[in-house]
Amino acid sequence: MLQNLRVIVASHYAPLLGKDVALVLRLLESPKGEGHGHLSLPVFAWSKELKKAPQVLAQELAQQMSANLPSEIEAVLPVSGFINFKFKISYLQSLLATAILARRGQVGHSTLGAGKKMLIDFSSPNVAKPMHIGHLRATVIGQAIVNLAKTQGYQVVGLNHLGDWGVQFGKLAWAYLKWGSEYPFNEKPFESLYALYVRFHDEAERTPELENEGSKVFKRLEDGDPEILALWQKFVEISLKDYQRIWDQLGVKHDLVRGESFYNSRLKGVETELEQKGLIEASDGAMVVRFEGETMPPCLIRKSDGASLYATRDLASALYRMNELHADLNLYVVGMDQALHFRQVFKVLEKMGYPWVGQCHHIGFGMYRFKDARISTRKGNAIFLEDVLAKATTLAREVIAQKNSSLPNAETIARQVGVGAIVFNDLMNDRVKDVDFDWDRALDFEGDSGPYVQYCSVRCLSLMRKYGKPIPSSFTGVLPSVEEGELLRCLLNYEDTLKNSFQNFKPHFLAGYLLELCRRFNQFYNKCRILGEPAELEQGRMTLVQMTQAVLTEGLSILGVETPEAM
RNA sequence: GCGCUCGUAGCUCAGUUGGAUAGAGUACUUGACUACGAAUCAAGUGGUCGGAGGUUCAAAUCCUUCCGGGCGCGCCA
Repeated sequence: MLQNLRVIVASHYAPLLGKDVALVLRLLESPKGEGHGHLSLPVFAWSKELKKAPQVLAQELAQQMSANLPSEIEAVLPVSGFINFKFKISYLQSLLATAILARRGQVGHSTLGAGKKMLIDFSSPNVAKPMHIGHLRATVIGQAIVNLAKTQGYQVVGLNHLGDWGVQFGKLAWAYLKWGSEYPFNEKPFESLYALYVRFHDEAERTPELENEGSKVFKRLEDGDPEILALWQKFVEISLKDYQRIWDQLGVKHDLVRGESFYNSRLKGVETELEQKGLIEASDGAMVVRFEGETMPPCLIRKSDGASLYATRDLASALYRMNELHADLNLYVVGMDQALHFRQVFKVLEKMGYPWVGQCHHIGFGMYRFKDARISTRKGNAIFLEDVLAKATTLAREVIAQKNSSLPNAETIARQVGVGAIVFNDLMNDRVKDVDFDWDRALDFEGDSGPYVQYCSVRCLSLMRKYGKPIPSSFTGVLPSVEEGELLRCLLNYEDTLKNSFQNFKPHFLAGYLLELCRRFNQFYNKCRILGEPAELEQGRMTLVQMTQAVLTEGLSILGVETPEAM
């Protein structure tokens, strides 16, 4: 969309400016304020070269340009050091019609990642522990990046790096053998599993010897004891089934489960390779990789008792993803508290001589902060993700009862609105920052929020129903008001937004864009009458409505938020 | 102590890679439903972009240095 405009300006005027087309293309930007046209070219750099005042230079250039306008451009205007290009409304209309109405389902998509494969590790909970509020970010950010990557043409493989290995399984198995019969594993398998987990840690606080028992049973698991192995498989299945219930609500589906246990057979190979490359050395009985000239502590590869560690496993996972799955891009959506770990792992891979390490990225996100004490899954005082979603749905149900009591499918819509509010609230902020978790704000359905965007889409759909006729796929008419012009200009930015949002791995670019689009639309809607206007104007405005609706649905769906038909 | 990261309106946050007069939401004050859906819109109040230097035509944005918050720093993941 906007790129089409850039190409027109750059290819038409680069010769006149005596500059490369590519350079002009890069300099052209979307003006921030209103009334500055559709594209803007700053001339400050050239004004310095030529030793001319920017205003004067812009004036001169704009004059020359005006003498030779391409057919799509209406005017070229100098404004204090910028040259602003205003395109003809008829051209913009036909451009948007082909870019939006003719591309439903893939508006703004690009082929940036065509032929490339992206792997992304996200959500990844730990077996037997319910997902809590902290998993919301890892899940929702990950899924949004999955969807963004698809809009750029990537083949995407969503990986579930399930926490399915470690001493805790010994503890869990021990607890199950001892107390398992007291819990309703048939009716409530996951609740029972979690109850065992909490109970073990409770009891272990009083009688620390239990820790040893857990370790012993874990050793049996590692040695392949069939009884324990069967239990382990059972725990994994129970957990995955429970997680999928929540993922379904959030629109999440992994393509591949590759839990920690998957890498067990590959750990030895990693160590051997590090040895062969002379990177590993002994230190206090453990094996480490040191970083000369780096302000980073050494990376621990093997414990003094011979066991492997977190870093070993992630080295194995990176090798697997890049060398065996042949990823072109390898992402880890994991909290910022693990930034050092990933810096170390990537540095080790670099020292191992793998050139693809630059394609591995830690997509970190800030932590939730709470006014009261820290949450702990062990203590059982965590805020569970399931409860958050249920609470939001309940509130949405109440709001619907109050505002629109005759709404059909109220239950489905309550879920869409409630969950949408939670998801959008998370995604609209920059992921790198810590966020204060505030129930009131997360559950606010007014102002900047998911329901605000959903409501805007519902309004569009309602208009389309009332209009009753097929809306033309191309449109004409002048669209006289400022609000229409600004809405149209906003629509032009969708394609760039998708691309930037993906390239920075920042879904909040898209969320912020959707909020702006809604604001523009609502301003237009409140200012301009649509239905009942003279046919040409009515059609023109309805086309605008339809395009807005298309972008809103597709944009929300990329963020993992559903758009109701009514609400 | 060292490293990473954040600091923008009373509060919660945007500011798309250095551009035009720093924007939203919320809260507060006020106005708009015999109206295409008021989960909306309009108007007002609210700012030394943590402080100080620097880089340049141009800095909330880049560099340096302080101050303050968060996280991390060898056998957990």
